[in-house]
Amino acid sequence: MKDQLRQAISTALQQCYASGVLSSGELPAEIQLEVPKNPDHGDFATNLAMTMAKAERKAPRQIAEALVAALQGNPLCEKIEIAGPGFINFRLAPNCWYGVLDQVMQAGDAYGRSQVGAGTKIQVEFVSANPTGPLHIGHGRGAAVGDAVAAVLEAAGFDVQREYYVNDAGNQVKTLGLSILLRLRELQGETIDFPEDGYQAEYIRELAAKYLDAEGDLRGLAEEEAIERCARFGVARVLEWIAADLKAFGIGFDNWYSEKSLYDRAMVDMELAKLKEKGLTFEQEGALWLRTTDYGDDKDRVLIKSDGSSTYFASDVAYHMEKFDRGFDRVIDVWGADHHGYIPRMKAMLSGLGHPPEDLEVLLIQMVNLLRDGVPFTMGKRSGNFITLREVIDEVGSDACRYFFLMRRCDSQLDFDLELAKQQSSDNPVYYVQYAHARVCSINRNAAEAGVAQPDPAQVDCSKLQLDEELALAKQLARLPEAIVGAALNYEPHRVVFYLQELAAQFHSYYNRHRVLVDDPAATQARLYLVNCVRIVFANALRILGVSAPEKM
RNA sequence: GCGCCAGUAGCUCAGAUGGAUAGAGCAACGGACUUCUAAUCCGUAGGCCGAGGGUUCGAAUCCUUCCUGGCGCGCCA
Repeated sequence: MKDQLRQAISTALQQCYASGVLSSGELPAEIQLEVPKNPDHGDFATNLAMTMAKAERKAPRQIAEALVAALQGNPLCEKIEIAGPGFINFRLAPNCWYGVLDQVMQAGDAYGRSQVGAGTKIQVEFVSANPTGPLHIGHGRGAAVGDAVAAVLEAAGFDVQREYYVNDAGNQVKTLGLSILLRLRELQGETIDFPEDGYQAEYIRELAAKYLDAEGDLRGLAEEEAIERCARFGVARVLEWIAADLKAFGIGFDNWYSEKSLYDRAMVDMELAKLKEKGLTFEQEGALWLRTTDYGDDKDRVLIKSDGSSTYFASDVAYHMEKFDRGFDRVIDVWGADHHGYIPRMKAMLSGLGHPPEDLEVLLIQMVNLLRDGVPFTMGKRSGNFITLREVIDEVGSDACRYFFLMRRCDSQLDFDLELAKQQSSDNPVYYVQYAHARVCSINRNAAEAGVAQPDPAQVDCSKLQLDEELALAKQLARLPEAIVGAALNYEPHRVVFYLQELAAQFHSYYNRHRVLVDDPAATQARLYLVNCVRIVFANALRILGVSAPEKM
């Protein structure tokens, strides 16, 4: 709809040049069309006349008048007005909007999808929590956002892969192994001295007990071997928990990528060798450094420590280099905001290798402040005092939880009060949208019961839809594709949430004011047609957010 | 000290890449269920967009200097 109008304006512009009414001959880079806040200003407005004023050396209103004259008689437009400092306001003919309904009905589940991404290969890596304990609420936010970002990108025509990076190498895994081993010995009656930096939480005892059950005794093994076995066992079990929790949250990954496998395949050495070859590294005090300061980082960074072991950064560098080797055009990382200091060094690494730094986009998920009855919880894996994602899903429900996380832009902090979230379970915003969907389904059930058939798209008389609310609904339906594209290109899934809130508000208002099933059969058919288009849009947008669209509530 | 994010109604937040009179939800107040589900709707009230300066036809939005809150600044992960 918007594109058709844009095309018409462009043609009119060329006419003006041809006839000499306008002289600069410069076609503007882009014809901006926006939906005015005030409905009196029409369906679309453009500031074209104002942006052209300089090149034309004419007053904006003069330019606008020339354009409007050239557009007169266009069947798309019912009314064109010049307003304010030089805006051109367009009111489209109702017929245009009825066409949207046919598009929705015809496309069905696919309505809202577009090809803006043109098949660009893009990877979204998210959650990637260490496999040393269950997911907590902060991971939940990252999970909801990452999955929704992936979904809007898919809907916008990108070729998306969802990946979880498993940090199954390094010290934290050793610590896990040691923690389990010590608890295991404790279970066997030994008195142990549990280190401060071990994992204190209760699930470690659970893992120890499970180990004894499944694998038996460890006595007689060398300490290192025992720790290693416990670690491997623990990582495997914890990953099972994580996968199960994510499944309960409606999230699945295309790929689980093991950090350890990077080492097993000698990928870290290989990728570091490439960096050395390019002269991006240097040795100092027995360590190998990456010269990230050449590309905007504050300090150079250590890759291989003086004791010969590699840093977390080393495997991260190798991992990201390998992502591009795998053919992704663009790579998105979803991180907790506390890792933001890592961005410059990662981008520096890419620049050094000749990638534009924009090929890596890091989404920072701000902290979730967990409260219970307004009292903040301090979270920390080691202290063991934390609320798991699973607990929250069980208490609040997956739909409400995901919706809650997606309602805010991810770079602002989020207060999550468990008691409040539970209380809200009866008037949580998610139900507002879901209820609207359920209401359409209810209308359909009533129609079926009354023997009213679903409308045949070929025969519906949309001119029966003359109410302001009906046209407004059709206009809102027309905006779904651009809402999704906007969310995708900006990595801002919350835009889809706000789109849904608006559509739901319009629908509820319409529902309260007018009946769908009325005496006039033609009007009933047209309204059924309309509300079922609304239903399709609710379902499609909710699906993107990973929230269910119930038929009954 | 340096860097990143935020600061908009009493509270929680939008504000669609610089547009017209800054918007929702919750809370408050007043109304609407013999009618397709009241988890809904209609109405009232609520603002120095943290502060100052700048850029231009036009700024919550861009630049700059401050203020406040959060988070970072390891040969930790």
